[in-house]
Amino acid sequence: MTKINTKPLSGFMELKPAEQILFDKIKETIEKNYQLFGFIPMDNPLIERKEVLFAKAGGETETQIYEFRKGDTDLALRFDLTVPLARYVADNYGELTFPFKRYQIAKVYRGERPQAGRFREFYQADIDIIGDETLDLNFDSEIPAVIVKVFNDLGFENFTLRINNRKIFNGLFLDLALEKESEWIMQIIDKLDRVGADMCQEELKEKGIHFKKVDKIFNLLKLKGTNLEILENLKKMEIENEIFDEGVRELELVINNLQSLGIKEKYFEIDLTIARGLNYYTGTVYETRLNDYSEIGSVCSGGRYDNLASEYTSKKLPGVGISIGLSRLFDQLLKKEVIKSNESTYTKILILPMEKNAKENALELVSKLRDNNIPSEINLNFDKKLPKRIKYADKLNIPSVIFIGEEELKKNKYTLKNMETGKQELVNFEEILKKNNEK
RNA sequence: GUGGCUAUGGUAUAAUGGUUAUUACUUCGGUUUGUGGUACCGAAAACCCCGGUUCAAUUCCGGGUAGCCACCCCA
Repeated sequence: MTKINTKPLSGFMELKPAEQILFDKIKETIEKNYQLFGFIPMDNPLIERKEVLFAKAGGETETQIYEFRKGDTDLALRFDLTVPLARYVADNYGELTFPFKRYQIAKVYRGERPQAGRFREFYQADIDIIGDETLDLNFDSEIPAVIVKVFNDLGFENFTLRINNRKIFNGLFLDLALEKESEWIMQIIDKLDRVGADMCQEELKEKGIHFKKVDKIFNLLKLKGTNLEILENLKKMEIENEIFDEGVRELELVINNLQSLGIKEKYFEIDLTIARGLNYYTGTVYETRLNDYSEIGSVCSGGRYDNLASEYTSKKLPGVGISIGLSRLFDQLLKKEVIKSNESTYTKILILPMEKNAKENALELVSKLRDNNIPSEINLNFDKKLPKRIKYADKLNIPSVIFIGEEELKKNKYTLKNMETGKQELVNFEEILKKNNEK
């Protein structure tokens, strides 16, 4: 027999049971908060028609899309949740209530080389707000508010949601007559954090950008201080461009709203260096980092787009959204031991009938426990010896075991054992419920 | 797409051009048929594939494949 490789493919994450429980808890926390802010769940197929995905992809992303053929249909796996959302909204336009606020926590696929914190199959936890023809700018401050709440609920204190507005740079580039070069200049600026300002400036000059223009760009990038100070300084800059002014006004409004919402200042800041590669963002952009683990990179980013579904409908559908890189976040936090998996099962009580004649009684008990919403299991492995059967509870960290044998049947009671302390006592059903509630 | 590194039981590892390939964890059985975690005894379980050099290759060389890491890009 030839040996079959039983490892999952590289870039595809598989978790151990205790890790999976932890992952699901994080996912649930995110989901609850999304619902708290009025987002509606949505699910749609992993597989789309190739033409649907490629209509919107372009450039780098196209090379990363998994494609295949079934019969004579060209298919592809979704590489994000935004494009399928666009298709969905276009398709169901008549039946949706706008602004349409939807959340989706689901897997996406990217055929690229995996590496640390980089997957081919991974979860994204998206929220988007889609408007019909228009979407008020005020919605742009809703997004950071949700994210701050989510991260707080996940137990993070030291994170920063960085906010910028693409119109600021677009306006600046128009002012400098560099709009054609804007795309690759932004790519260089995006590296600022890693390579430093000097290197970036050198590179731009080498590539033929006049030093006066480079200076002007970096005067803007170098703006430091509180959010309000940065806004004031932006207004003072000598840049004559309407789009630039609009960007500054938009950024100011978003920042003001966040303050009104009572979001703590430490959680968000204006960062003029964040550019975001994806070119469909047109206004506000977000990027979130955990400051203690900045090497992870962005764990959550998004922004405003003018027209979500222009490829699929003639309706104008502006939107704003963000995506938490759930798999990346989880993987890195687990590796760095920020979070630990300790629960191996949801089961709280294992019922262990010791002889076969206790079976009926045990089955009744397990039903009653479940009726009282206590996650319970029954172990009917009579052909195994008792120590083996108890070991099951030990391995899975089940906190309590109930023994039922001759003695218990005679007295019409149960032996409840606390697996942590090793203590056990003879109790009735009511006492089991009471003990369980105490924990 | 480009580059660097690695490949030994299920996991993590050691050694070796030559007889039975080390150790730990895990798993299974037992010491202990109404009680788990600790201890002791025992069992199962591995040299990625193809070719070359050699009397002899898990070991050296070449290729393949897979994995890890970095760049690019991104969550």
